[in-house]
Amino acid sequence: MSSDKVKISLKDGSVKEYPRGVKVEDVVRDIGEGLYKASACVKLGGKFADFGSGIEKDTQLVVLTKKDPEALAVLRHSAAHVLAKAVCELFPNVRLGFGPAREDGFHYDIVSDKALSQDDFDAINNRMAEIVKADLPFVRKVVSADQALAWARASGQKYKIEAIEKLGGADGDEPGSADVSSARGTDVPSVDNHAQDARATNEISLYETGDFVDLCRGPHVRTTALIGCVEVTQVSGSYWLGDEDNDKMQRVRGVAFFSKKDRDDYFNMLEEAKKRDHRRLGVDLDLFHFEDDAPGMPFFHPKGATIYNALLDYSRRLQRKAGYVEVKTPLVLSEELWKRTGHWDNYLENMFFSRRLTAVTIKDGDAMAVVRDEETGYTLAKDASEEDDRRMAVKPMNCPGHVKVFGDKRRSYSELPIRISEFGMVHRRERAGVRHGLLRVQAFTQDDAHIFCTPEQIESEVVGAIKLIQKLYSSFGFEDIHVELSTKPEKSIGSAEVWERAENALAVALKTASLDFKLNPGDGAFYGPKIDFHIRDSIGRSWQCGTVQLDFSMPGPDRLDVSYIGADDKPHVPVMIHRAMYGSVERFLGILIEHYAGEFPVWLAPVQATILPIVSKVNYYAQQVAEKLLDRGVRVTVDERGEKVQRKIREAELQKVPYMLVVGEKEAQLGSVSVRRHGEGDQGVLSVDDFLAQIEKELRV
RNA sequence: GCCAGCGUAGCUCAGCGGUAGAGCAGUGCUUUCGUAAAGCACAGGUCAUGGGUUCAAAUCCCAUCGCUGGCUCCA
Repeated sequence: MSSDKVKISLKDGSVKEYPRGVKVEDVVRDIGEGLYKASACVKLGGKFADFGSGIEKDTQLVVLTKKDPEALAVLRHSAAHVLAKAVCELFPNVRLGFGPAREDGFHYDIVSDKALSQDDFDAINNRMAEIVKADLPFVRKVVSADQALAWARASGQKYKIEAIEKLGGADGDEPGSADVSSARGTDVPSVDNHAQDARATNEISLYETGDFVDLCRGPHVRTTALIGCVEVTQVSGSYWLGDEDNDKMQRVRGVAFFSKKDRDDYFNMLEEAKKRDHRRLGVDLDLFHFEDDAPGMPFFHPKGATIYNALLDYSRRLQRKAGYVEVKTPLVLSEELWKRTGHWDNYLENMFFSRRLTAVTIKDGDAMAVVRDEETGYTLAKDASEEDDRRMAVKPMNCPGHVKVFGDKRRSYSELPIRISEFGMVHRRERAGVRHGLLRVQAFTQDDAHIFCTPEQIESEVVGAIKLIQKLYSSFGFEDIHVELSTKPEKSIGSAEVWERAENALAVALKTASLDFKLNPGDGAFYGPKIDFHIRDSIGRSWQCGTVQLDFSMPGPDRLDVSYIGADDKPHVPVMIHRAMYGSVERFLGILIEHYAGEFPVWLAPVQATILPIVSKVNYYAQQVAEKLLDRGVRVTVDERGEKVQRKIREAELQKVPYMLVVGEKEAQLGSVSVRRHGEGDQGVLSVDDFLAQIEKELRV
């Protein structure tokens, strides 16, 4: 093996020899000028590299073109640099944070004296277009930490200074420090951790794009000209390193594509997603609405309530079969109770409280002054005494109620496990700005259950709960589900040992159920670790729905103090498993609306069939058919208005009613219906009985 | 809670210092009609709320509430 040559193997299996240190660019050009022109970025030995890199050892070279999905992630990151360059040129004193590629585009967090708004987008977009047109190569410069610091200081990039210090400046062995090329969260998988790279190689890289220099691990596409389309889509707030206590930054978000067509496809997709938005469909299909007077608390209309109840019915059926019993417990319980459960210390800011006001008398046309108790924040009428006002709190969780049901009588080990379920409405205060239609509300119903069992029963009960949740989800065709295991948070009750035991138990159960899961450290409930099930909505956001949580604390003597009598004739504290399947019925319904784009399967559809008489003469027949369907449990309406059938059909289609039954004089004579299926059109004539036989197959899950 | 934007008729939106507009929905009348919108007429708003600037405010300013997109947080 020659020492001044390197062997480079290519995608087609061929191997070529070049002088050691040959530049990637020259190799690609040598393979073919056409390939070079089509190339976006390259991978050496499976890792992204730059065109300017020298090749020092035998390796494999893969050239990626516009068609490679991986190249798109690189492109987006390069677009972030173009954005940064544009913003730095347009506005004074811009300090840059991180500018990663994201799942659907890219963003750059910046601090600027100017608050950016939509009015600035045109200017930024135009400048970016100029930069793209200028065909500027992305040039990688490897420097020492000191050199990088000198650059950052000279250019006043305070966040870059911080980033460099975290990177290579120190002998940095703290894990999880700054990742320079990508921010937290939704990073593209192909972008690795700069920090680790930098520590491993003790090198820091800067990228030059024309006269613009940015600290960055790379990789980048060959030149700005490869960016077919780039535009700013929105600007929002963020924090340096994602920490609320750090400096506020402006997050400028954008999208970038290789071609105009990709761009148009993307925006069309967004349009489609917008059409499925459950808030839009909630209005169009008359399912629910919100009021300023009850923020984040939905008012379900008859049609929405129908779907809602269908969901409850289904959950109820599943649970009955699985050995759950159903209870109903109070919405409002005393503050003392919430102190005992630990909610007072751990969940206070999310709770709604009651206050008692005595009658307010009218004096001089004004309501009598009320007194504000500054310490508690309570407002009381002057003549209401503290003793009068036994303070109550609206429940944010159902668990204490269920513990109370469990503890109301002597329990024997032979009764266990006891699975207590409830469609329990809870209220939780949310910080302003986080509410989102049905997906994030302040009042919601959980299909909640608490399983009281012995330590030996934990695994089988947790596995059973997981299986039930999976079965439920499969009925709706949800495939993109991911599972997380969350461990002890900062604010918590119970000892470290108890937590460890509970976390292990959940992990074992997940393994038994052979489920892949992501570990989510520090994200457990305050009383115990949890398994969460997450479902994606139509525009890719992931929402937590079902959950299984293990709790050794709340039933214990320090808290609500319940027990069962064991075989040893002594009292024991039961293990409590918290479990919800839909999670929040409201949220699940919101996801379903988007999932089905409002076109519910028949068993969920608020109106399953609507009968459309062609002339008012046959209204009597329409009513007869309706009665027959109603008797068989079909949710049916009759459109008796004096409108043309075309109009009735159009409106029924817009309301996404699965079956439209057109009836005229012919049908009235024959005892038949002309069946039209939503979205599919005319299905021909059936006798009423044949139609019933058809729809009945779809009435149940 | 933070950043940016928004709040005009039931819905979608126009008006952006000079006496509130359209389409759809609604109501009334006419039309009885075969698979995605019949015709005519009428009615509907303290322009989110409260202050301020101005001869004059839906329009400009401030505050509050709510909504939207993010950040942060969560079912």
